[in-house]
Amino acid sequence: MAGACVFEEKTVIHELTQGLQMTQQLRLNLHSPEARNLLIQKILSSYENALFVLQSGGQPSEVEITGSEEFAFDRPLSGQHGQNVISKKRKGSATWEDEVRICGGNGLEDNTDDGYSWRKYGQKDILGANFPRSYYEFSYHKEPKQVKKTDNGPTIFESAYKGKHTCNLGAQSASPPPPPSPEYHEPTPVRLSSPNHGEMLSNLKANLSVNTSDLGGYTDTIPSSFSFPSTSSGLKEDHHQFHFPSYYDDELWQVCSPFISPATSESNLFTEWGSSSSLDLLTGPTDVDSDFEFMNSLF
DNA sequence: CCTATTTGACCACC
DNA sequence: GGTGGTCAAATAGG
Repeated sequence: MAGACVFEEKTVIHELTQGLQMTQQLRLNLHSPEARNLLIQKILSSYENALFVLQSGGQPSEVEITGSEEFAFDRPLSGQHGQNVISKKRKGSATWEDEVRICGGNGLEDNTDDGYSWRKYGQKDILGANFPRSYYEFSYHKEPKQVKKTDNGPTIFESAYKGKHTCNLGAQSASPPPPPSPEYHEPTPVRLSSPNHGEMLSNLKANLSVNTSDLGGYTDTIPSSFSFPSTSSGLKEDHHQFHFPSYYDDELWQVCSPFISPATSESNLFTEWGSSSSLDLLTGPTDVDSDFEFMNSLF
């Protein structure tokens, strides 16, 4: 797709711009150790993201799904209307590799529109679920990955990545936009933490619950009272759907997992919630609150 | 006119 | 047979 290039360019610009903004904020927050750490993380993430985009040279299509081969078959290259009907099948266990439960609260900041292009290709009422499940996929790269969104509640939705989630490095993919349905007040997609953070956060169970899926995916639940900075989301057009080769992805995931989430919406959210430093600062619910406030104050 | 969303139906897996 | 995932025609919106 030609759009990929533009998309990349925007992303790089956005990341750099963000880095610049963070730097400026850092200057203003030098007195605060917490702010310092957080901002530094953000800055690094932004620049890393930019570098990755540039380095990847816009070869998103390269990505191949290591996670589930069948996925490739499921989505014939012929496109959406392709007649290759090899598919329509859910081969065996087309497992959703990473699962992310996102809970944004009462529709707090409505920055649900992460700027990514999610295409909804289906909706289904799920047995036992109070809300229908929506199925989304990236508009830009259908083959590589899909996201399944599940709404189990008005304030919760899950993003499950099928195959290898290839959007990383802060570029993390976004959670699908909230369904338009009224009963569905979609909260802003929230970033999740890595498994390690899951442990750290376990102490915060009262407020946060973390479930780790077998495949390394994880599910976090954030209290509806939870709110994240709407912030920087001024730059929404940054599409972070970068697709790196799977091997790349794995490594990155290993190295950056503390900062990366498979389903982040904006890099902003990612850097904020995915940032280990921000989480490292957390020592308890109280601190969480203060930290959130702190972060909010930053933006 | 093009693109995205909706929605019913189809199909495979359990 | 039930259920979940996907397809694709119809529809809406820009």
